[in-house]
Amino acid sequence: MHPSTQNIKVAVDNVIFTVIGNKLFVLLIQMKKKPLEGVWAMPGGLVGEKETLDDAATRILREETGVKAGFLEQLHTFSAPKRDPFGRVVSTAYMALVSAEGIKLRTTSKYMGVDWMPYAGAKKLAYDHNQILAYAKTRLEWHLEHTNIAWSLLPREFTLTELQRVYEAIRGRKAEKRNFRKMMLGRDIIASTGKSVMRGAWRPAQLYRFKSGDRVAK
Amino acid sequence: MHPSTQNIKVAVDNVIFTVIGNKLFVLLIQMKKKPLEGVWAMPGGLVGEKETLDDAATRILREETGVKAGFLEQLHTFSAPKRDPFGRVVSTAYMALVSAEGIKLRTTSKYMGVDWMPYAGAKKLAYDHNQILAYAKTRLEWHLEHTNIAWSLLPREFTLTELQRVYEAIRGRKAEKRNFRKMMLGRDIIASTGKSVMRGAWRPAQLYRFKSGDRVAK
DNA sequence: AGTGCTTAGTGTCTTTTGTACACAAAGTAC
DNA sequence: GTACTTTGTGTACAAAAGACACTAAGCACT
Repeated sequence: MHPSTQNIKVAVDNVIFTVIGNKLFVLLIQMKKKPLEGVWAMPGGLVGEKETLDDAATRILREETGVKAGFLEQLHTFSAPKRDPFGRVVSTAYMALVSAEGIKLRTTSKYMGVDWMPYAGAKKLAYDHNQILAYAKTRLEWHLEHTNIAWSLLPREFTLTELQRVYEAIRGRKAEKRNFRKMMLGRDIIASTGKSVMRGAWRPAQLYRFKSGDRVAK
Repeated sequence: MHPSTQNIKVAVDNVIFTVIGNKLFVLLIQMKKKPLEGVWAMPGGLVGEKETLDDAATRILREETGVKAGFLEQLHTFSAPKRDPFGRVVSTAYMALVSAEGIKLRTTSKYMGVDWMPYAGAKKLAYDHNQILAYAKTRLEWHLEHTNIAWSLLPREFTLTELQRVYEAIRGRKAEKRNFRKMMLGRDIIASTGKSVMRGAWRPAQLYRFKSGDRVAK
């Protein structure tokens, strides 16, 4: 092996999740580049000379959504020699979680389109992006049960029912109301704000907030 | 950013763990290259043109130990622009677990030395290798509690006490014998072989084996 | 004012899991 | 056969997770 001859590009790909209503969504872009014209993929790009991978992921996220992620974490580096038909590219996948509220997607000329797609409907993505997406989902599920990342998918204040919807969207199954509340309160990571809010023509719900925006293992 | 001008090397670094006696050890090499002469580091190297990262990690492990890892997993990719004084190198860390039994370390001319070092004594490593090592230890602890990776640190058949030593070495604290046994048997991942073996001048112990060499989440 | 509707919010029992703790069993050495 | 060392087990308690039914608070409609 001759190090000086190594010619591998280094990229990052972002799996950007949000929850809208009762469903988990992922941000996809529709490609323009020729053999993959019209195909959907996760947004990504090459890493700059003086950027860390984290920097690059943050930059790409901002380019697509204009926001800073509530949560951004490196997942895994994918390296199959033929994963990219345009040449040897090793790509590090990141997972970003954002609150859908107040996000305006930016349609750039780089892509044919940018949109939120239901996680369950994201099939036939470009490159190895289906594999990356599946990996991200698994990690997301893990975090949900073991850390407090849910805060990054919600606005600063929320009702327990809204929080429950996030859990249900990601787990893909209904939760039992009383046990869910007991579990969340028992983890000691959320606190009541004292305020309550009307979400419809019925009994108002209390607003809660996460005690810390930092990730906490249980 | 001009993709064609990107000039980043891609490497892997291996954190190779084993347990000897009651202690966790990590395989380190002593460097020859000038400004880092004599400094200890984890073995690593550039990725070949047609290799995946997994391939490269497997190759490097074999070059140092001559064995295939019982367990090999990608950990994280480190990318600080100045992490390597010789130039921009992005490195993916891998963790390998091997059974110390029957391993002959290969002293190659590439290094001043190769040796097992107690985990607790591995200070002042080259590059960002202390950070990588700490990351690997955390992951190892997680696997110990949630999967059956301990199998890759032991010979095929072992006594429960030997298994307990592995857990104690990694956790860094003693375990309670009865609870440890109940926990291990309750996970349903080990089975008695029916054989028993003398480990000294006292009551013989039963030999167990892992039911599967595959990693199993609890 | 009263009835019906919808969601918010709580208490208790059961099962499972983890933890603490003490003694009998099976070998060897002398 | 006695002393020694390790193997090997049972039980009680505490904590966490899961199942389950009812009351409370608001609005809409009459």
